[in-house]
Amino acid sequence: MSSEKPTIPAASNFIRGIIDRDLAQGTNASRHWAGSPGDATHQATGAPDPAKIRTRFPPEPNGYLHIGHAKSICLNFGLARDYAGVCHLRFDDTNPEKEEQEYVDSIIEMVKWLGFGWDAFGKSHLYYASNYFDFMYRAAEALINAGLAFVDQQSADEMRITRGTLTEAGKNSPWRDRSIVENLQLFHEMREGKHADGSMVLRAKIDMASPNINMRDPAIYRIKRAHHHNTGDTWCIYPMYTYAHPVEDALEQITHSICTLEFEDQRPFYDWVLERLAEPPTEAVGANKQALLAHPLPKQYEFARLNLTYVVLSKRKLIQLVEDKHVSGWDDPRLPTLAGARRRGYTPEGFRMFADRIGVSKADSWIEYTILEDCMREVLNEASERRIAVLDPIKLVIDNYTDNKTEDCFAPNHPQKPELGKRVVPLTKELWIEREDFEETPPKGFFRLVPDGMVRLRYGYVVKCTSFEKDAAGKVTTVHCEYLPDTKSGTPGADAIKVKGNIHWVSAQHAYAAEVRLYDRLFKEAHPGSGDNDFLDDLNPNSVKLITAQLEPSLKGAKPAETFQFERHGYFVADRKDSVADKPVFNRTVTLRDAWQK
RNA sequence: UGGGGAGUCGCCAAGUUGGUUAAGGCACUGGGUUUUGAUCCCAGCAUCCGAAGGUUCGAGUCCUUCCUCCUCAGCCA
Repeated sequence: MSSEKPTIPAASNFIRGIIDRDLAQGTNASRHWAGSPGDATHQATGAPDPAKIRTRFPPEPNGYLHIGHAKSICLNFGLARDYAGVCHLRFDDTNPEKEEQEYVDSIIEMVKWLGFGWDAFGKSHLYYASNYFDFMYRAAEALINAGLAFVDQQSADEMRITRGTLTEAGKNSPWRDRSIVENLQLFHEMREGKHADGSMVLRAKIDMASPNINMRDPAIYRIKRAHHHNTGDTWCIYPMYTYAHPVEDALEQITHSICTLEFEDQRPFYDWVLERLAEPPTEAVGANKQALLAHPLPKQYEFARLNLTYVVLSKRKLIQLVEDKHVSGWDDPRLPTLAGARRRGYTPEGFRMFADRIGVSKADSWIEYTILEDCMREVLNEASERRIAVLDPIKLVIDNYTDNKTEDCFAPNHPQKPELGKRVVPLTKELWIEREDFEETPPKGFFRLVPDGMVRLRYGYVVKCTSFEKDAAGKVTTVHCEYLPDTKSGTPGADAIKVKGNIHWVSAQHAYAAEVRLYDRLFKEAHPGSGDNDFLDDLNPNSVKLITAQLEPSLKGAKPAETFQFERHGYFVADRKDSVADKPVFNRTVTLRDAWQK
């Protein structure tokens, strides 16, 4: 992207340390870039790569992005941004059975939403692994020619058995010593569709006794007659991730290939593939003497994936939540999917702040969910105008106030930003106030309305409670009070009478009733499904509460996705899907912090 | 039990080639500002770096042993 410096210097982490070192030593300085991905011959025709580093975010388009992906996205795109490099968005679509265009579209949308792009140096860097199938096939032939791969006709079960165990070496496949010619022939037949799915695979020939199971002749191509979202029915054989990924990185001239910890064991094979393909073919092969890939080769680095308390991020569990209808869909505001978070009112800035705040390391860790919430509060506090909403209304009648009188009160749109101006909130004799702002028998430390007590109606007058009414069930329905005429906010002497409590209100005559959804965390346990619990048992039964609130009139015009702070409550967003003109529906994004615990 | 990783304050996380009193953030605790019990501001918060030994004038950083946790046996990614 550009060479602009980040406003706040990014925290040091081990990956930045590696990049700093590489840059200082010129590790990747000799790379050429021909303007598009390609093999050594292709790249050699290009100029020295203008990108100091290349990273990539390589999702498989088989599901929706979630908060864990946001960490990786911020990391990879952030690194590219900070180091005058480029981050490629690459779809790792090597398994047609699971992948769909719908996911591709959704992923593109969410990465953009997070604030990142892949246009740099005059090019778009949006790629598909499936566009490299030709090269991967050619590279596989090269491995066969070099005696480094063979076609195995063992069944999947046989392969599993002969692979050995964690502590015992595996056994060579009986097909391991076929001739190069025969391997080539069979591999071509695989591609031509002459063999059934599962009847054979191409395997790398490495070492069945390797202590690293991933080096025991891993499969690199399988036969799979499936329609591919990008290549259609062109292929009936598809490369495996372990083989495809290093090739993809190399073709794209990736310098730092960053993935999560579980791929550490895979790194030796990643390097094995690249090193073999960077070697010039032996004379026995003839034809092309040029190595397929050129040095310097991409390097893989691993970091710890995100674990968040009160959240599940595993694909399997998310699918279950959606399919079993525990949530309303992939964009349910309670879900940790980015689509859900966006609907909830979480912001891209908040996610980027979160990513910066949690850092990057190799230590397994659990991030407290409140860190994410705090980040959202921090950006929302800055960005959101204040409004008044009474979520659980009871009547407050000012008995000594003139009937039918309407008086203007002035409420600032943002207490720290006077330039945002004020709006008029009408005051009348009958108001709605919050049920929890009145207590007949107040707990210790309560300083809101109590019988005979005084409180300020925010932006209005100080009132004194005179009486209250209850219904048959004993619930308070109406509170009566008298106002003190000389105490109106903004008038001289308004502060003559000091009160500690300050409550919000809306005029019953002017307010309007609207649907508000109070979201809470989806799970009630910090570690859903820990021990031998079913994670579904840890679902929070009160993760959403639909209410009808009394809102100040100006809220009627809220646009979908517009955020507000409802004073003394929290941050709310007009639902991007369900809001209609003049009738927005609000989602609670996150509450305000509350030092007052009862 | 084989291989690969990780263990620094309640939660994260910096700690170059060993060198003054172990960054920072979040949380927490005090105090201040405030017509949101919000925000903001100030202050405090690890004699200690998984444990035990050792090397050294000096170790979170080097060596040895041990402990704990994560991860790998898909023709998934």
